[in-house]
Amino acid sequence: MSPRVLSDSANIILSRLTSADAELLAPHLEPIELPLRKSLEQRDKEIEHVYFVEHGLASVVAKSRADGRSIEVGVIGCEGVTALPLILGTDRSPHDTFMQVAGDGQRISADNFRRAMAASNTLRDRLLLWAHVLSVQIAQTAFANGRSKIEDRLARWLLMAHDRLGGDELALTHEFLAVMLGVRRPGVTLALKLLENDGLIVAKRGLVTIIDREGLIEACNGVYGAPEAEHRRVFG
Amino acid sequence: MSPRVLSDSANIILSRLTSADAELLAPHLEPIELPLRKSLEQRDKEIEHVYFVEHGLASVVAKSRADGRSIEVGVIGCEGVTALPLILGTDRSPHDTFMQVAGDGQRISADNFRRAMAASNTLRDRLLLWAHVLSVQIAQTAFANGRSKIEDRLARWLLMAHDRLGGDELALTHEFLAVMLGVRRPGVTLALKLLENDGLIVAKRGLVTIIDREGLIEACNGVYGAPEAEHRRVFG
DNA sequence: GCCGCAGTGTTCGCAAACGTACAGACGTTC
DNA sequence: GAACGTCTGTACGTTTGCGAACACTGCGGC
Repeated sequence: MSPRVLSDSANIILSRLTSADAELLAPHLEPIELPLRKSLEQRDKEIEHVYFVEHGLASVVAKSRADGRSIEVGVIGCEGVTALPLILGTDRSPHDTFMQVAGDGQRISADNFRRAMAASNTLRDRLLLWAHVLSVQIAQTAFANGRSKIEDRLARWLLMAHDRLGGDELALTHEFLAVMLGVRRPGVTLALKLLENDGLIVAKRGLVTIIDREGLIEACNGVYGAPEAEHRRVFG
Repeated sequence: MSPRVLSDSANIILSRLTSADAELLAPHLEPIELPLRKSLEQRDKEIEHVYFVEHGLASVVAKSRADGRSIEVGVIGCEGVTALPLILGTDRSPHDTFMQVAGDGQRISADNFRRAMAASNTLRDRLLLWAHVLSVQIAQTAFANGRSKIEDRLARWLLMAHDRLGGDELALTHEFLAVMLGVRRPGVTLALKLLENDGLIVAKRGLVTIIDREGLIEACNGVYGAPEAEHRRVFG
């Protein structure tokens, strides 16, 4: 992939690199399909590749060591990149990362990624700012999980997916949403119905359509927005 | 403060600096008392100082913009340092940080901190690893808030406080714990009683005494440990 | 020794979410 | 067009936690 093409990438980080940084990364980037459920990182295992998502959605998921309970702590789409631990100087984390909505992107090996970061301050600084934004998102997830009811958290999740995927139609099953939010599947069915009754979405089998984005933001009761504002602030 | 004295600091990051890094920071460090409720960072305001906590406990708290709801997303004690945003290259965040248990520490101005980070790769790398550990802790908080009941989360919080404060006696009121966990005050009273009935703690007016640390870890049902393991792994 | 207040224990009814189960609806496959 | 698997709607009873209120209890100050 030539550096010139990077500026056309759907991935915001890639598309806004300085030309020097683009030249640094481009020779090592490899286009890759990202099917549903593809594992991008496994907990406590060395991270092999860093993924710049162009289409689709990846989830960072925390899991209990005691039992099988798990919950999503962060989502990554075309606005970011996986492998937060690598950016911060270590090679693994206790979390899993996998594709939640199928798509594609560019990937680079961990070694080449590390070399590129070491070679360019502007690249590293840019990636650190992304780390900041993601950590704010994780903190907001902690807030939402502790203080909001299912309906609010569902609205927040739909908005975050909407931000990262082109179009108003999201191919999602109740079951998958339940896993992401860490709640019962019928709880999702009920919450979707409430949002639908308010005219904010239309839910069909395996498909949620966003009708009223502004209304959804209100439905979140203040639990949506902080990480998004932070992203705009630091990246402009 | 001379560099030599830093190696005796109760703050783990300060005490383990290379001698070169200690010389870099020491001239700018200023000892400071950290009374209860002292604000270390305010949301959306420029961070003025970076605090290396030596005794006591600081909380990072997220707050809803809509209403007044708030919840703790991370705790920082003698094992770390405040100002995650500065480490990651920005000057503010949407969170508040303040002292939750009174103590003391060393502080340095944001400007001097930035200069020191720019001047020393080893210092910056060390701080980035701390950022990784804190982000894992925040993710674990998201997990706990979403999947655990009050009793489990309370046990986790007590263990985290125990890790960071010398001694088994923690001066804490139910009210304060309720704010940290984002739950009702009587919910804390009840949960403390349950832990006390199991012989894990003794609760007196404004004082919680840890009796059976191992038992408390079990009482967490798997929600304690990941960030702590990560801290040991990256810092040894 | 009394007052006053912060801190704690306990209660009520109610809302939210749980685990489980089962029936219907859709859509693909044969 | 029948069969099957997936997805969705709905229904139990139960648990957890909420909001609000009120009484009690240490403990320091006067």
